Amino acid sequence: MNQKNHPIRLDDLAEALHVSKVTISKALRDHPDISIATTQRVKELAEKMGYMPNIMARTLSAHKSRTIGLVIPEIAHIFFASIIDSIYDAAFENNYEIILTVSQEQDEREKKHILSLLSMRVDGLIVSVTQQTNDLAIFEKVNELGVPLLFIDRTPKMPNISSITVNDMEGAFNAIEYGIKKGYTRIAHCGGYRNLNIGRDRYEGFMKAMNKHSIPVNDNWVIEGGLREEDGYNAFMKMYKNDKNNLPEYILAISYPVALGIYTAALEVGINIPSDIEITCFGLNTFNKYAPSIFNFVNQPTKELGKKAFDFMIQQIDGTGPFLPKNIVLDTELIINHYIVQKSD
Amino acid sequence: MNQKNHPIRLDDLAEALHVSKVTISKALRDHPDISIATTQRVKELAEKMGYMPNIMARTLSAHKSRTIGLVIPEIAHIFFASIIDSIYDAAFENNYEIILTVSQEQDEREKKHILSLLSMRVDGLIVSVTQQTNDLAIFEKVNELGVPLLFIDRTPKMPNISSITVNDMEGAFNAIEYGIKKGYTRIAHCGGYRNLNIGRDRYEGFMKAMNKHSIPVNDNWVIEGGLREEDGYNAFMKMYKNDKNNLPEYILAISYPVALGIYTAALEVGINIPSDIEITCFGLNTFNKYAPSIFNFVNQPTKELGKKAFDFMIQQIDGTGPFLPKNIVLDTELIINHYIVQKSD
DNA sequence: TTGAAAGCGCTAACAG
DNA sequence: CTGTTAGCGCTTTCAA
Repeated sequence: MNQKNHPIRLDDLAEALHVSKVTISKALRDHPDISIATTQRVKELAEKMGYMPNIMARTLSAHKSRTIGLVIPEIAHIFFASIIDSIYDAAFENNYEIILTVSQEQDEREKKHILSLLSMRVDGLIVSVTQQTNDLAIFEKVNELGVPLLFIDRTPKMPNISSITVNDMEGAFNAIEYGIKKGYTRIAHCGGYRNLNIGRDRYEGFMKAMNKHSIPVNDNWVIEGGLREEDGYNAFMKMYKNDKNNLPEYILAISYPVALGIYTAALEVGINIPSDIEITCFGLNTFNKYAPSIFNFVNQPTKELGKKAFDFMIQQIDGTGPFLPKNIVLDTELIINHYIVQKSD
Repeated sequence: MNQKNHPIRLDDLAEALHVSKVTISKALRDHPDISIATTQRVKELAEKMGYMPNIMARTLSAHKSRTIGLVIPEIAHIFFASIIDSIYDAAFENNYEIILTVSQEQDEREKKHILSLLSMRVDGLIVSVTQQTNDLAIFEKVNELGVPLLFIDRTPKMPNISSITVNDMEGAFNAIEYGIKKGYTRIAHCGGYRNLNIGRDRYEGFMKAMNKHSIPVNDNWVIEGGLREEDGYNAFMKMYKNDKNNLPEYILAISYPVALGIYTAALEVGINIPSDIEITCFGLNTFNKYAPSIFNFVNQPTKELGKKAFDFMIQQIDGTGPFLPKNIVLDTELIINHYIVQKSD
């Protein structure tokens, strides 16, 4: 037996031990049916022969894959990368496998990926939708099939689906209010596209703070755009070209890359960050812990989000969680850069 | 039929069309056995009823999963994220699924992930090893099972396995030589840890260029460290504290984040980047296409690497590629920032 | 051109 | 405590 190029099967172990393959199967899974002695022997042999269960076969017959599908718009983005990291962490600890797919912000891909994941019979689906996702039919299909579904961060309007999001509105509000209290009145918002909840909510938080303190909003300083460095660059240049003698003194940027792009553009035209313009951006406070940065941060709890997402999904799968859809909202934290405070106070 | 909560099967389609499920199965795969008319009808119905093949069942009987396993040390790192992105891209176009696992730089996890992927019967395995991977037994096992294996970027010493890597040595050499030719003599290297090939190769490239042009190496300016922003910050501060009146005029940084950290530290002590110190970093030239940056880049061909990795893997799987192990080395490209050139020339 | 039978490797249900 | 039987949904012979 034990042919080369032919993975060991239950049958091989059964034959070697002169028992049936059912005994082997049960022993390997610590089924109470089997005596401790037998279980022991089976496990030892399995180890020795390098047995690897065939997940395909197991899934086919057990209707459980211990696999969770993940659909993310983009991976080369620290925010998502960090969330993914923590989901993987949690999955690893719980002996689950994650199948990650990347939609590249294209709803067509998103749909195809979801179909693939369903085809692979994942036990559950965690999705962060693309910027263009409008057609919710596919999610309804997931729902109908009884596959647990959870939206994270970006969530379309769907009543019966659970979600875990970040309180972007409050994050933006706090960031702006901080600036106002510091005495700034010329305030800009380089935000995301508003067809998505994160862009919308942050814009709303911005407006709310401005209105609350009766600070006039300069429409030229409210810019809709993407999340990349080049978007920040373009946003600043737009403001600069519009009126180079009237620039904001405080900017809320949608992401760290956008803040960097703003910085680069400012440098190019001879404006200094942070002494001429103070910037707060949404992002992760990793570096900031060790050293001052030139920006303030609206810290997003990505690790917590990932962990919560996984735990919630497991509860859904195991049926131990509540049946009612739940919408969890995580708080952000405003991290002020003391270097900036010293310089500009 | 078409019960709720019960995905459509071949049998369901067969019954509806009054043919056997074999016919359906073949038609769906464009098998020449089946007439065009029938194929047409089958596909239409499948589409209409929302048929999704059960990949588990298919794999079990066909011994092909159209799935490739990927093992990566870390995901929240633009270099890997970008490679992963392009592998996903290629996979998507070829109707392959990628199962990505993250080893978090731990060889224990790496091993467990590989076993999982083998259990899932992936058709091939693409691996970038952790910083601590020493035991190659698991890779030998993969080899024995006849599962195609490919190392990317980080590769252990294994004679019979193919690999695709980046020519880091040459990249560092070119970056340093560029600086030397520009007239710099006070040159620093904020590199990675040298137990890994990338840290070692880049250090080697640095030294080679310095020696070739007989530029003295200041040991205080050759710093080993990590890839993060904080590492750059610390590296600069170390040089600064060592002798604040004698600082390099040109720095080669191991990553974009490290360059940013250097920038922040310099700013803090009143030194201007890029006018006082010019920096070249390893990284990706994405933003640079749209706007000037404050750094030069040793551009790493991540997209190309990912694409090549996937294509090579497919060839292995299909048996159309060469049987001999191949070691592909991709060149880097030095991208000089014209903004810097203008300012400091 | 189509279909019946067998089997992929595993687990669940039920006997012994 | 152990084993027999049946079946998960699909594909691959091989016969019609």
